[in-house]
Amino acid sequence: MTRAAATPYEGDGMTERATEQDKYQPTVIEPKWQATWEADGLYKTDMTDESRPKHYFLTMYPYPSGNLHVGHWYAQTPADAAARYLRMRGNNVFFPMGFDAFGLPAENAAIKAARDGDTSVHPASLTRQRMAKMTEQFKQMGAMYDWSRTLATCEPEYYRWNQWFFIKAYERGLAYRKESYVNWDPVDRTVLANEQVIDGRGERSGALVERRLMPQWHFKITDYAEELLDFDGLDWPERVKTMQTNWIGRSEGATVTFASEAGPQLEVFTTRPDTLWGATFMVLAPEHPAVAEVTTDDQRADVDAYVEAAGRMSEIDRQSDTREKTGVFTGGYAVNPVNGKRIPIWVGDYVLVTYGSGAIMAVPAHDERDFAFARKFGLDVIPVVSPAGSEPLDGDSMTEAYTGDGVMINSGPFDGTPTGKGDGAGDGIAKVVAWLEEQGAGERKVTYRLRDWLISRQRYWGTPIPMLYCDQCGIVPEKLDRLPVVLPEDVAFMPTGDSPLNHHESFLNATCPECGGPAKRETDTMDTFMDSSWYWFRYLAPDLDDRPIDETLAKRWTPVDTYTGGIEHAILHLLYSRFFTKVLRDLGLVDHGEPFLRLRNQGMILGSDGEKMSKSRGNVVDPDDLVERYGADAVRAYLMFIGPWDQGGPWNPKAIEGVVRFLHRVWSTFVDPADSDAAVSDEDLADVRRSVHQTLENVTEDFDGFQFNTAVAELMSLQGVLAKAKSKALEATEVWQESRKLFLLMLAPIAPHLAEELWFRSGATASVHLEDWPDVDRSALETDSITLVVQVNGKVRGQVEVPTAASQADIIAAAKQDENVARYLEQGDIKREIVVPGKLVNFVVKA
RNA sequence: GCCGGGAUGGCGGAACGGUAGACGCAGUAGACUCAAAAUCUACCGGGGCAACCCGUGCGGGUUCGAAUCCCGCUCCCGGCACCA
Repeated sequence: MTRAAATPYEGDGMTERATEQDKYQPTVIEPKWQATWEADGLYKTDMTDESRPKHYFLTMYPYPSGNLHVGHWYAQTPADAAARYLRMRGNNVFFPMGFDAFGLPAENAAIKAARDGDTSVHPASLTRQRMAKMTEQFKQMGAMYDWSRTLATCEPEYYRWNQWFFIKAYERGLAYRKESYVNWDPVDRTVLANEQVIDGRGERSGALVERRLMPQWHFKITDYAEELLDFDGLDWPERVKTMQTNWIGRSEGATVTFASEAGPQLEVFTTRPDTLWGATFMVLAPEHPAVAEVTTDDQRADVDAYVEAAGRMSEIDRQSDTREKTGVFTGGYAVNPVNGKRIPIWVGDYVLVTYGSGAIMAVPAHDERDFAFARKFGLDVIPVVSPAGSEPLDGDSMTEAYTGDGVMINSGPFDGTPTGKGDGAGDGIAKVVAWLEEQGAGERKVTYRLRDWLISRQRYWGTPIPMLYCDQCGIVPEKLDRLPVVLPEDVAFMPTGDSPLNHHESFLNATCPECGGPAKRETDTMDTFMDSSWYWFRYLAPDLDDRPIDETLAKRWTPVDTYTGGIEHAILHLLYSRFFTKVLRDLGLVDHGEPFLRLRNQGMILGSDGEKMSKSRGNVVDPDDLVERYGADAVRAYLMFIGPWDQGGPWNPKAIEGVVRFLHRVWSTFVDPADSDAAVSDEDLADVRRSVHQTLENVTEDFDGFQFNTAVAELMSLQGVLAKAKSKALEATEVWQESRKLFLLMLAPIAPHLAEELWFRSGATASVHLEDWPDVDRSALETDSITLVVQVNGKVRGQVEVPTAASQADIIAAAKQDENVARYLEQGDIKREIVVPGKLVNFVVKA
């Protein structure tokens, strides 16, 4: 394949013609190469090619907001450079792109329009328009996306498989409907998963969430809590692993059953079974099911009022840690199973119904929260742990709980036993747990903070949950062969925001898959994180219409080798995806349980004022403008150059011009004829080669480590070296040919259009993007002589040039010759001589 | 409070325990120009005429040698947090 490489002529005078034609004009060459690459199918991955190792390189797909912003460019173009590098390294790289197309913003736009009396806006058409626009914008990045395999999650061809998985999970007991306290976002009018509530507010709307008791669909992610804590074999940032570990929140301890005098058995979870003998009261969460039963008649009014008040309180108020403890006595008593002691049962909202069993045994002497509660309400404080080597505690006079280890006291058979988990001095906990199990009073238990994934959303623009409610058969899943349950598009949006599905008769009224009688469809849709929990499998075969995943391609291409995206998904999307992959594994659909082997996060690009870009701040930078002004290559290179990719940083409108200047200099270095008549010596040639191969070595390392900023800096330096060395004589040499070739190969992942243009201009007949990454020629790095730093007592006092092969003795001798060094050596006796090969000499001198 | 990450010129940032500040921005001077822009060249942490001295958040330590390793702090960012 041969192509014309000349840029179109646009001037009209002879002088202008000569200069204009040879200028770097990104706006001319970039569309040209994009069209050529597309026509040639240059980035279409041959999924069956087994001659090279495969590499699945995935970037998080975007929500179709309507416009690409700089953040998209920052997420995508350095990732594209890394993918291109991996391709040049001999991998068969698959680099797809698609759209996370369901979600609230499009639906909210339709509702807002409906409020204004405009009923023509529909999330489906809006989303499709936006995807078309963004696809065109994506193509201007010059990224190597394989557009032959793409997807949009809002299409029935995609979401029918969400429904299919949902039913499979339901059949396995992994999807269930349960009435529970959920987070209701009053602005977005839907429930939210715990993961979507930040500081008591809806992640999207910012509204204070309310607690509501509602029947909702859940996925049983808690079944996988233990497995999700295992990151073995994953090359992921420590930060993300820590965040997920914190979120899952594993606690080891024991459950202990307390009998209440009113009847119900009250189970508590404790991480300190070694303090059981110090339990002086119990506290139930206000929502605990046994509250009414243990409450005595004379306390009932108080308890009811307290429970009702707690229910009205917002989550954020209730969880505030500055609040004083509140509670009320139920009048009921329980019996501590280890010592038969009668203890009062209280209700207090510092106990959460969602954690453990919603009830605690309170050991005020050794727990800060229980201590505060006991002091406020005048409850007993009985120390059962004595700090090693100090006076025993006194329950009446202590001013704070003692939470450290020590020796068990007042603890019946365990008096004298050192407390602890077994990793320190004592293992009282293990001993007590063993004893509890023996007595049948309790057992070892691991509790997690992680809650089941609440997947129902009371919204229209999402995957319909494929369940029906039949008067005869109860809750029934749709038959797999009747999928998809199509989301009707002929709907009217309510100004109230109420889901149109609630009012769509032909959707609502269906036949029961079991008995054929009338049944009502579930009108809740799925959380859009369902869509993104398996989409990378679907990219492999997006058109497959009889099953969700092509198992042959999945076996070869998954797990994803490299996944990149923002840190904001550290918990939500990444945890759900790990969970879902394990479910797919257990359903027998895939052969692995971890979706993403290597994870890298990019940071956030801020406005030039250092604040988050937003229209209201007026600090938004529009990538379309930048591309028009500087070219896509310049935007790419600048975003890579700005600093470490995982750090992000403010946009600097002046600094991008430095990168633009660099690209222009690259152009002129390889296009403009040399004007120097200087002769070229063998030494000059060796110097040029050394610079080129040294740069290659460094840039290779940079790409391996996702250090795009230093890769660009290296190329800037090399351009400077080449421009300085350039002469008519040098241009005639093979060294120059090689230098240009290697430079363009290294530039290709960063500035793919410019590299391609210069590649063809230098006589190539096939794309630079089909080339292999070059090897470093070690012999080019060798030198005859080397400059060493000479230190005296660790301070630099001179430099010395020695033959590369010089012996230590020769080096030391040469170093002593340096005039300045000699002055310092005279000030004392040389105690030590240290030679670091290739680096330095250090003399230790003492007077 | 617990966990993780960070602090280097005017700014963004470089630096396997071995010349701190690569590369870029900004700045200064010069060349080109009638002039400016663009471009090119040189300089560009602080102090000092200089030799040198000081300098990587703070205080110690290890080492021939520390931005880098260890101990103790300060501040900043992120996660978790009345989670029993």
